[in-house]
Amino acid sequence: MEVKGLGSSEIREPRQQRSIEKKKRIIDVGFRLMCEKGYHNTNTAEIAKEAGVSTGIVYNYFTDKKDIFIAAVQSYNDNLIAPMYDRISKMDKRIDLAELIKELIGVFIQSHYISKEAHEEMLAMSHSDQDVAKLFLDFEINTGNNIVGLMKQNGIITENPSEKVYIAIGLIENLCHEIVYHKHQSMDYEIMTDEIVKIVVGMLAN
Amino acid sequence: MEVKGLGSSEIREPRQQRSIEKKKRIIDVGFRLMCEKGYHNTNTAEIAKEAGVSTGIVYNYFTDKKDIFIAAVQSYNDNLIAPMYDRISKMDKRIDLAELIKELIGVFIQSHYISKEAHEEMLAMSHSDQDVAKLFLDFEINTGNNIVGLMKQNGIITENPSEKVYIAIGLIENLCHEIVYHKHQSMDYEIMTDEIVKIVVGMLAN
Amino acid sequence: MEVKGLGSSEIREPRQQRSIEKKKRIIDVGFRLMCEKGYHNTNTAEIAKEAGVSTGIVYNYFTDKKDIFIAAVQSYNDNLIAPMYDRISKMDKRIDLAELIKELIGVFIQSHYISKEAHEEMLAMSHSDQDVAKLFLDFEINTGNNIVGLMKQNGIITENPSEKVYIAIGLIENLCHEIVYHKHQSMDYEIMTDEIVKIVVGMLAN
Amino acid sequence: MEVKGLGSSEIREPRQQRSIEKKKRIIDVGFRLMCEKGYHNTNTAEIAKEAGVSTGIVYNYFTDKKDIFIAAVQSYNDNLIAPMYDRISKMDKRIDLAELIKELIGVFIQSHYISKEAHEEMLAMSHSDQDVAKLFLDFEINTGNNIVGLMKQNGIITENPSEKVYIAIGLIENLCHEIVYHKHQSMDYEIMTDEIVKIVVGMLAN
DNA sequence: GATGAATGAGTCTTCATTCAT
DNA sequence: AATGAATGAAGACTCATTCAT
Repeated sequence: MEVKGLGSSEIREPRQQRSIEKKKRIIDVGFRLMCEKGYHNTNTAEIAKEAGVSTGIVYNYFTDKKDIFIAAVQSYNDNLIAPMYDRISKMDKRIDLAELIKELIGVFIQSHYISKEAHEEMLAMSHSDQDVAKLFLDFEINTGNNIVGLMKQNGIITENPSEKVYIAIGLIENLCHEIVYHKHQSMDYEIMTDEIVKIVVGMLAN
Repeated sequence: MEVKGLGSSEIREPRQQRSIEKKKRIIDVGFRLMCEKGYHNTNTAEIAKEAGVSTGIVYNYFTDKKDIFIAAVQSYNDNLIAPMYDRISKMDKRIDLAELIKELIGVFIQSHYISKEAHEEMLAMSHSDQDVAKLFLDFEINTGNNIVGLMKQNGIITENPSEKVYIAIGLIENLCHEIVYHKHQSMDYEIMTDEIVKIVVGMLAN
Repeated sequence: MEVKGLGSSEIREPRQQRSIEKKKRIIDVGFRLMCEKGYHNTNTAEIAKEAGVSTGIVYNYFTDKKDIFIAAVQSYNDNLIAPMYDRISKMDKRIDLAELIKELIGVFIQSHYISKEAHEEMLAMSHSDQDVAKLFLDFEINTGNNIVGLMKQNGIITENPSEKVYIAIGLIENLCHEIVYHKHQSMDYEIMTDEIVKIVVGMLAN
Repeated sequence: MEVKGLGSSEIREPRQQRSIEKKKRIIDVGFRLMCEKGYHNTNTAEIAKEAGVSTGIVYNYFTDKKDIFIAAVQSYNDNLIAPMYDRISKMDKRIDLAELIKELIGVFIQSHYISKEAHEEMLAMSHSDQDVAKLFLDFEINTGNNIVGLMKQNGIITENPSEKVYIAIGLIENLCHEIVYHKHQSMDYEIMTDEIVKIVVGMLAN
């Protein structure tokens, strides 16, 4: 409808160290606030203020508020999930499966201290936003495929690996969430962990 | 959390049939819209309009927008989840466990066609709202306890029933969500279902 | 991209007297301010304030700021231009052509005390906005056609009436603007008027 | 109207060739963009970018955005209108008046391919800005005086030359605008041109 | 002179909530 | 009880202008 300048609202990828740090700060603060208070209860002015920048500069680095959220979740993925795979892939391969799963759970828990909330925000946002829905799905598929790949590399052969990995990830995520936030006071996490390890080992044995 | 006013804006519990239906309509429409588009993308004017009432009257029945959401989720629980337990409790007790689980999954799927989105919205909202967080937790605990109770009534005895039921519910919810929304194109749901039935049966056998 | 409610942002056509007056006040104030200071230097808060309404209510009656502008120009057309045709069509038909043109100029001047600025704002806005461009063009074509029609009714027959009317309107508009704003101090308006009457009469004689 | 700062932010008149070209580029780009999209839809970052300079340097040459606009219009006047007078003054004086007017129209059209939009932007801006209003008026008066002067030099003597030239310019401008943008599909430009030539010749004959 | 990152006031628009009728 | 017009605070985003480098 309106004739708008195309040059003005261009998003710059910062090249200089100062700018890169600034962008990173915006992402980190945005991620934290959105996890703490939810996407809709976090406003751009607040993000800017806590990141120590002006409201305007935010829009040099991001097209809009949603873009901060997406960048934050991706950054989370890059900085926490990806290294997680590294650690998994470096685990001693002679270890037995139960130990492997346990270590895996330990690793998941570490990266879950923040992720579950981001995860839940994404789920909620994907109801109303296709970009987030896509991001979320890609993220999930990717995680699954990576795990399946790692399993093959580690000589763990099983029928229907995709389905089983999907089930296992779901199990472990639920467990981690419960352990991290321990909302159900009466639950015994050691029992739950053992049970889940048993399930996963049993499932992968077929 | 909120101190309700005692003055003129007190919330009335409708006594007359017409009013009761009106309140119910608001809840139903609110629930549907919030599931479809998310809490924050649903506005009260829209709810009122689709429910066929004035915007003002909404605030005779509910203190605020959040209250509609909470009522809607509770109503969902009462109208869909609770009957689910009924149906579960009426299932033929001589049936073998695997069949029982399968039926259970079928029942869950039916009520999941709407619930998962409400569930996700609740999760997201619980980040920023303690009332919702409490509601959500109560809801979960309740479901777990009910299932444990039903199991006892059906003579299913197992160690650590709470933990196992929690795990089983998580498994089944994930499965239902996947089947209902089938976002992962490559997954074979029959395989997943069989696998999960096997897991739950195995787990409860101990 | 976002799922937005369709019910919420509906524009209501006010039915009650109070509302109709309110809408009219917004249009009038908006028109005046935009003429005085230009479209871009007039903000919606100011319009609302001067119209004695809240900023929010403006958006019950208008989709956006541009809509106020368009409504204002249309209202101007309805309230000033249209009655002008009335007066023209009621002019004594036995009058000679020169007198007719003179009266016409008089009538034009009366309605030009505001219109020229609106006209110029429209011209400027039509550079960047297609809706305004369309409105403006329709407005012009309409004026021309009406005048041609009135001429026929009054028995004024000439070759190429469209072109001549277009030329005549341009002449008269320029004259009116000059007379109303008399920016060129040295101009003698009586001479200009006589000259233009002579031109139009001469042109229509062929 | 504006009090220019005497401190560090003084506007420099560029002396070096490189700088002069840079300033010229800013003016040219600014003029083009403002004509295309309107003053308010053109931002300084865009002008700078298209001119191949930094946003900061713009403010070494111009006090503010409006200053670019004014410089651009003045430059337009100097570079297009002024040469137009040259060409007019070099036209063969033995030519008859009708031919002269026709050529004049041709020359006007050439410079109108851009100017009309600038003209309209100026008109609109003069509502809110006295500097522009003044510039615009001076520009008009100047054009009129120049034409009157040229007429005298060419031996064209008439009563009330100022008024007639003003009328003639208005006529020709309208015609040019119509021919250049030909928005009224049904108009026959040849007829319009002939009619206007006839009018001007007739008017100047007295 | 030159850069372009940074500022932050300003603007349009939305919407939960209230209140006169 | 019911209406729906009205409120006004809040928020995302823009952009002319400045300034450290």
